[in-house]
Amino acid sequence: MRVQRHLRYVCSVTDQTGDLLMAAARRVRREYAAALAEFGTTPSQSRALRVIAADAPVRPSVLAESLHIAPRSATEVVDALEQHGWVRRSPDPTDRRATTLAVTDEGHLLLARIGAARREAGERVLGALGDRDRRTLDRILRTLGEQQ
Amino acid sequence: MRVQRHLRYVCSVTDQTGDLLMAAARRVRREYAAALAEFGTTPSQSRALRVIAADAPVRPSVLAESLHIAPRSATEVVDALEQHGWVRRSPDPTDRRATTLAVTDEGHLLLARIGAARREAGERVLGALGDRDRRTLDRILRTLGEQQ
DNA sequence: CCCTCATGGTGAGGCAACCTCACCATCTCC
DNA sequence: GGAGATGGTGAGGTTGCCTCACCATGAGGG
Repeated sequence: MRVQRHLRYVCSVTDQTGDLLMAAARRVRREYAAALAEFGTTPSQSRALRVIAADAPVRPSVLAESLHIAPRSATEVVDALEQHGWVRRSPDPTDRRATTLAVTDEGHLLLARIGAARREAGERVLGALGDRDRRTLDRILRTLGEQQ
Repeated sequence: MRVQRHLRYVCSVTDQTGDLLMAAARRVRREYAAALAEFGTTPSQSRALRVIAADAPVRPSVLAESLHIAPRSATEVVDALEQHGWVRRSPDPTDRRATTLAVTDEGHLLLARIGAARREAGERVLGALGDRDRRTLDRILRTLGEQQ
């Protein structure tokens, strides 16, 4: 016990930081998912919608790559988004095998709401932090994100 | 475009921090899950195992509460852990309806490996950070974790 | 020019990790 | 000594992924 605590103290920093990171993120995700449920959507769908909006017109296979999921799984997400009327499939004029995806007007509307919800979720969790810490956290996470 | 960038700059901090947090955590989780797969286990199981080890002897219902899952789902995780020989179910001597859970010797061995894997996963993701940033991140996340 | 092989999307079917609902055994308490 | 709460689990459903197989189409070589 003694030893363990001592060790933890000595190499404290990297020991649990990953855990803490996951715990904090889990709370954001929980808040976020709850907000999305009120719009009748899910984290998975909203991620896809964001990517499609950012890259449109985009093919399902490329979407899959961006989301780090199998191409077959992208089909499913797109199915759901299309059924809700948030995304439209169109034939690719340059390749008759392919489909291109674009966000509909309703989809853009949803995206705006989702964005607000996401910001609010972050706000609720990060609200306890002082202004300075918040800024620092943002900067550090950004560095982390940059290195691939 | 111009406007968007400007806005982002002005209220930059809380806007995306939640996202960044989730993104960083996702990477840790990915690494961690890959390591766990080599031990023949999963994040879900390893979480449960950790809770059981920390609170043993513990009842499935209490485990469920700790993991924020339904009692019925705890039964499943425990089933899996017991099948692998990492956890043992024993009748609760004080209540013949109840069961108590404890980690076996093999379970403790796995826990040690899992702990190492978790630390390494964190290390790989956080490795890019300087010592000072790493310390700061740890501190901030800890504050975040404390406020419930 | 046509034949082979690669590629884009999707049907079929599977799996993990959750869920609710229903049920039985047991406990508690009046 | 019932009535109702509680602990665990069977049955069956949902979500978000997966692989494998398949078809239509494209692209390059002989």
